[in-house]
Amino acid sequence: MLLMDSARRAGCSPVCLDLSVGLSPSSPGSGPETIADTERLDGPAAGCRVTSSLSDEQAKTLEARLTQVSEENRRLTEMIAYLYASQVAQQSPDSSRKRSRDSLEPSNSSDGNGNSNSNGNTKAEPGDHAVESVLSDEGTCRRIKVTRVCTRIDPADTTLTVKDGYQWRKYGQKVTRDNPSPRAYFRCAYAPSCLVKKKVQRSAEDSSLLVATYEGEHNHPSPTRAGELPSPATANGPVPCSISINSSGPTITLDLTKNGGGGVRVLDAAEAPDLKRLCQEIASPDFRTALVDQMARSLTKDPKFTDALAAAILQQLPEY
DNA sequence: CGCCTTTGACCAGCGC
DNA sequence: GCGCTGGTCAAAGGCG
Repeated sequence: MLLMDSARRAGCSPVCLDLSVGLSPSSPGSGPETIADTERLDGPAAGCRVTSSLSDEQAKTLEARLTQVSEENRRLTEMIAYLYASQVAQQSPDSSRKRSRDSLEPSNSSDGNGNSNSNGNTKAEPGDHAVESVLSDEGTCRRIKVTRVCTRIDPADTTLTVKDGYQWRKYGQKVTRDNPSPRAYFRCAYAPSCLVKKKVQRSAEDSSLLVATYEGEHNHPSPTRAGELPSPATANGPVPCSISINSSGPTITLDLTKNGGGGVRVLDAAEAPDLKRLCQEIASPDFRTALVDQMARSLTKDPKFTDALAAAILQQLPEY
């Protein structure tokens, strides 16, 4: 989302990018459930192949560039979260004290669950994709990674399931104020040893878009990544990369994951005759330069960021 | 019978 | 203090 926003503001093109890094939002077995009219491009160690009309070299270049940009995005969000949390912790030592269900979150866990607090710093704002937050919990630092993944589904599908290769147990469902469709709450099936949670809700704007918010990081491999066949109810195989075309507008959603193998899904490709051109534009050095420029500019313009940066620097300075 | 989902109740944070 | 809201619990029921 950061990439998407930056690209838009950089004036490169009205292309929306949603990069999903580190998760496998969909899987080979989930095609019909998560994506309509999917063109599958499988192959051994295929990495990311964008379309059949792109050469392997172009695809590899695109993959490399996207991976690089995603990594930069990840590092920046991580840094911002760390700096912001440091400042919050300094300003209000009690602010991190929040309601928690301690039965499921031992305080010494390195990836406790992502209960949101009043500061909202564990919640990904709309438009964010991956936000890592750091909560200070009585002296111990707890990193909570909040990741947002968008998946296109059949609008008639009401199951609220996101196939990501992990097994989940649903523990609640709520109708929220800002969205007519209910929000489903899932806990990793390996709980309590794994405290990852996810919330799944249809987008309020586009009911065919399923938004999954992951809180925390798995401390175990994906069952499907370990070679198991996907469970029909809760999991399916990982697809490291996917590209979806938002039919409601000139929006491209890229779902990238780090695990190797798999391929790229081109969604509703018939609706995107300019896909190749767009992909080339995304992969171009100009785009990347503009993106980095825009990211830097956005960060330095944000007084919160500069304040947090100053506070962090001050913390690092020796006291005289 | 065991696992999973559903769903109403409950709890805690927050604003007024 | 009260109401609203999001998040969680846990009993009940379904399903293989």
